[in-house]
Amino acid sequence: MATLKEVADKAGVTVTTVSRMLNKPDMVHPSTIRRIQQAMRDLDYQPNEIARSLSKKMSNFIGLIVPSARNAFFAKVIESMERHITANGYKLLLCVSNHERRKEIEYFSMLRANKVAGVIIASHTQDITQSVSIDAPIISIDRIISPHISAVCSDNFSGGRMAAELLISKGCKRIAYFNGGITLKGMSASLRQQGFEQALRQQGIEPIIQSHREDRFISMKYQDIIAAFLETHADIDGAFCSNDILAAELIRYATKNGIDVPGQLRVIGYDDIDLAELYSPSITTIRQSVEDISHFVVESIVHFEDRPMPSQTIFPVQLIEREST
Amino acid sequence: MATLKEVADKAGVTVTTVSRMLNKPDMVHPSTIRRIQQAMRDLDYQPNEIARSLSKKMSNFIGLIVPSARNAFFAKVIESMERHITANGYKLLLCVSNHERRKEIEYFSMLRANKVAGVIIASHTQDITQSVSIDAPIISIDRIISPHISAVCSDNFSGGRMAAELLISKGCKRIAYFNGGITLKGMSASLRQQGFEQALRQQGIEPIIQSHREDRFISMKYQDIIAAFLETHADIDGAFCSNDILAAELIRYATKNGIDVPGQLRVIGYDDIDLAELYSPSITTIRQSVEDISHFVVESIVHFEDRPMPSQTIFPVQLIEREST
DNA sequence: CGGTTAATGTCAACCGTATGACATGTAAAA
DNA sequence: TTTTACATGTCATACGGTTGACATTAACCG
Repeated sequence: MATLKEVADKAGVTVTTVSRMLNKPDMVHPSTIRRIQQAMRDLDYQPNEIARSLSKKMSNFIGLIVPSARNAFFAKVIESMERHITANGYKLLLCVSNHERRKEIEYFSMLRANKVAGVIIASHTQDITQSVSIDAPIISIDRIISPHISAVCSDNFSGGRMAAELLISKGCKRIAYFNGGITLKGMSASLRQQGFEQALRQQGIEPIIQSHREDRFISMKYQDIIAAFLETHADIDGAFCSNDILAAELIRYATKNGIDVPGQLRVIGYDDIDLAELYSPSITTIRQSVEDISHFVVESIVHFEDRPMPSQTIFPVQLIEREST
Repeated sequence: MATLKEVADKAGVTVTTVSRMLNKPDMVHPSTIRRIQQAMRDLDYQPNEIARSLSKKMSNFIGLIVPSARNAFFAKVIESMERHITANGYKLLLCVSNHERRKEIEYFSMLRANKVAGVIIASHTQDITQSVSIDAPIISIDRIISPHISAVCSDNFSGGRMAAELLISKGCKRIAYFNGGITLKGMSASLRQQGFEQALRQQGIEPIIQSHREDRFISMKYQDIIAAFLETHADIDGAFCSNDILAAELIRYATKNGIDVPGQLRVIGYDDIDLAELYSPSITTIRQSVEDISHFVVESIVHFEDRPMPSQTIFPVQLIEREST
């Protein structure tokens, strides 16, 4: 690969001028710029980003740590983040933690060693800054992991309320909440539950809470868990699930066991992953605006130097009504 | 951040020794190694990967270009690749091309500028090397894009045959093939179709082929396309879909229109994404061993210098029988 | 015509690590 | 005691690009 120096020689200028053109184009005469660009084309020159990063003490990478890439919600997050990261001239370093704290810490340290411009974390770990410090902005999404780390979430509390209100308005009386996993403090799902419970109680309905110890998002045992719960609560007529996959599992169980959805049981999911629309019956759900969140998060990192970063930012959610209610 | 030099000073050795310890530990005395390690701990030292990469003219990044991150099959690919890449001490640079040739070329050029150790591409573009050259191994997965680029695929031809044979063995007589998108030369899906057609014809059954011009994997118009097709082919009793999502859409349509699956219509998908098991009825499908492919591809890149790379490698597929047949 | 300004050159240091060549010192083996 | 091997130091250069300080040149203005 050609280097800056070769380009400079070919264009009859010095490396300083070429470098200036790349970094402060205003300082260079238009005709010189053209000459240099021609030389670059001739030599098929491309700046070595590694060398640039070293010199600037900062790379163009943005690290994204997610618990899973297969889970449809995070897949959506990844795709959306990638788009915004690329649109801003940065590159995505993807890290899949599989919910393991050890891995998250390793990833953090790796990202530091690579001088990333920022880290986006959708994480399990309560406060990772206790383990690894990093000289770049860190933003957590989907949950609040520490008072020192900016968090960007969607309005889970309202999401829970909206679900409750819809079920009530449809005439449900015995309403359950299905928890997709272990409830962690600060985790978005727990706010969903709180909003949901509050709205029900305001209408004099006592929520029936299902929860279990499974901490993976996709589990082969969902059917068993659902079966066990419905055995003791056969009479529920409404269910709010903390994510769409759980909702799909519930509908699947219901269909198999001759329970009509939505006739006998109305089901609401959360996230609005592609599956929700594709399922049969299609699933009513609360959509998190992953797109808005991604846009905001990436912009925040890119303009970190210029703008202050709010410690918490909340985006609205939207009820998407489909066949399952 | 501390530098090599500071560590060396603290440990009472020179940078050369420290660098040697990091790269050729055999040359350094165990007790010296301990002293240096202690100094590193004291200073919270971490090698600057950027500087390393510059010096070595090669980074630890592996680029993965996929058309989509949301699509469940590619989500599976991403997760699997990430695991193997990380396990080998490399880092994943994720690129989502959205099927756009222009983007693929940009990504390629970006990866080159970042001196990646290798590129894995699940791509649309027929032969990207015509546009961008790169001094690193390139491997295409899921399809053959050029005679000059190693390809790693699963045995799509057999997959198609297996689907055909299952439908025949279940007694289907009027069997259709649903194509998820435009058929591109060399694309894995076209081999699936060929295997499928061949197996049917060998049994004296003429396949009914559905295909359309949609080139996105997830489209809102699948229902319309299916409806149009079934209008003129209402009598089919077996269907092989080129991917699981299409199979889900077909089942959804059938369910909505009172066609019993598998009673009146048996459906087979392809890929075995999570959805296949979750759907109701669960979907019989051909599983591609994404795990094996990922493992092989990443190992090939990591050991590129040592081993020759086969121009084509094919992994077996597996029939997963579920409720939809 | 002197003064100002814009465009570029010159020079050099720096980012943090790798590495080759060669010298030195030390301890074990002959 | 001499030889040999090993461990480390010393020195210097390279990787490719950035940047600040300052000098030079030519063109423009009043």
